[in-house]
Amino acid sequence: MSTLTRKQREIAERERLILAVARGMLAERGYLGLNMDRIAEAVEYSKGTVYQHFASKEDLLATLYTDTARQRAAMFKRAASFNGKPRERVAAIGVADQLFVALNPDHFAVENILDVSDVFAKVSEERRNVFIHVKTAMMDVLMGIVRDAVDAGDLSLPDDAPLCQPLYGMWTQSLGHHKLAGQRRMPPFAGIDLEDALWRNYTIMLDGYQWAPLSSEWDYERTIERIRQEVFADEWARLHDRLA
Amino acid sequence: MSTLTRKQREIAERERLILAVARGMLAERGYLGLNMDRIAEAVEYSKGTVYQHFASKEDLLATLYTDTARQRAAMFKRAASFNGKPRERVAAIGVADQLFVALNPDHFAVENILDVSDVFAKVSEERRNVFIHVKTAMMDVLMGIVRDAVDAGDLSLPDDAPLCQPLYGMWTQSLGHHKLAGQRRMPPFAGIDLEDALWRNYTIMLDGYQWAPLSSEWDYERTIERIRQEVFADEWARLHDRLA
DNA sequence: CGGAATTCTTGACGATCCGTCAATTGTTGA
DNA sequence: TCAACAATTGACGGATCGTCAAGAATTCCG
Repeated sequence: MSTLTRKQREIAERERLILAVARGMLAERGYLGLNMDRIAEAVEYSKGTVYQHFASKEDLLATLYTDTARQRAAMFKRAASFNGKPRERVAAIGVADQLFVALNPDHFAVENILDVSDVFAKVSEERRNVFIHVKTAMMDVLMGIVRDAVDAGDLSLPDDAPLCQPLYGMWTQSLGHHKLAGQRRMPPFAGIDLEDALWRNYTIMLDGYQWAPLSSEWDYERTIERIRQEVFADEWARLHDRLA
Repeated sequence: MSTLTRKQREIAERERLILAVARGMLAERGYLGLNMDRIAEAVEYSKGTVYQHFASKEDLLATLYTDTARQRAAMFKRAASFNGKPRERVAAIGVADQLFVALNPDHFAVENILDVSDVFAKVSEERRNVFIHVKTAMMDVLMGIVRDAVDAGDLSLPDDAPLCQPLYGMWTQSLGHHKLAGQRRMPPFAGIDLEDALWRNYTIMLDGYQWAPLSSEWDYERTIERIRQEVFADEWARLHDRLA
């Protein structure tokens, strides 16, 4: 039993190794530079053994993605539970997103690859469900904040707008931002601080929604400082370590 | 000479055929279902002949992309020259974008593929320049509108915000929207009208910028109607034909 | 402890696809 | 008509994915 457990640990360890090597290879040489033979060689196991862990290249990529996606979802959840007004909690989500990307710079590149290589068609049912579960869990967290804001009277949506409309505005901006910021070559918007621009646009949009308290009536810089200290002290430190 | 011209026309015609077939194949079977052998078979020429037209698969994909990108840039240019206030011209850009996507539903899917397969590394210098030229031309058009708005006193940017900041907000939203709307499977935001949500968020954001005239002081629905009739009558009709 | 049963590991192999190029077919011009 | 040139072909080499029979290692049990 003890030996079996040792074996199982070895296998788990090897899986981590494969994933780490694959991640590095992907970051360094891109999607086309990533191949199973090279991975097998790098981890010093045969290809067959690698295929013992992952049913296909897409399966491996999907694992790479879900690993960080889970981390992102967890950070979002923690952000949403920040002790403050709903709009402050939205800011916390923004901080979470920013930190997450800084710590996992190639997450969205992997996401792109998954889109392109139509992973859903090749990945096991089970992993597909993890995908959907993580995504919907994140959405629910965000929707919860909007609902709280409406309930608290901080936000009243115009006309017949659905609850998720302001969310859609932030989500799309985030997506677009990550796409632009993650590109190696980037002719448009060269020379401006994209992170800063994103933040300012969030603020202006939420002010446009009249989501109280407005940026003119509240010190959100202070809020962000608090979030970094109270919620993401660990990540904030890790980020600084990495930069140093 | 006449014969030579005929030959040249044949070649040009064949190139169009190849591109059309490739586009259809891409739409139908995705990136992984697109391969040069199959294209050659479908157009009933040998692979060697296909390679006479395109140096590589990436070269073909890049051509597919630049063809529609050029069209998009042209539509943006026409939109920007709409006879109206700067903010109306922004709306015209929105209409242009909406029409363009409706007419070229897989444009952004191709863009994604280009990102992933690192086309810049494999495509000729000349095509690379076309890329950059089209992108920067579009940016210049948009920046021109913002500048006009500032000059006309319709818009004053807060603090030390750069001229392109509102642009960044709209650009990223557009990118994110196209990404979400273009996905086959889409758990989040299912059931809401994404097009409508995008438009409303644009409006709220520009209102947030205090870009005059505000949506409360101007009938932008009327403006959009005018744009469709005056600038994009042709595309509007084509779209309706296709739907019918 | 010893050998059968089970599990793990390997790398050669078939299949697919990209891009090339020598050979073939077609066209032009004298 | 035929030599020179151009266009076309598809077999081929190389790269990569994923498989699987054979061999190695480990566990189980009398």
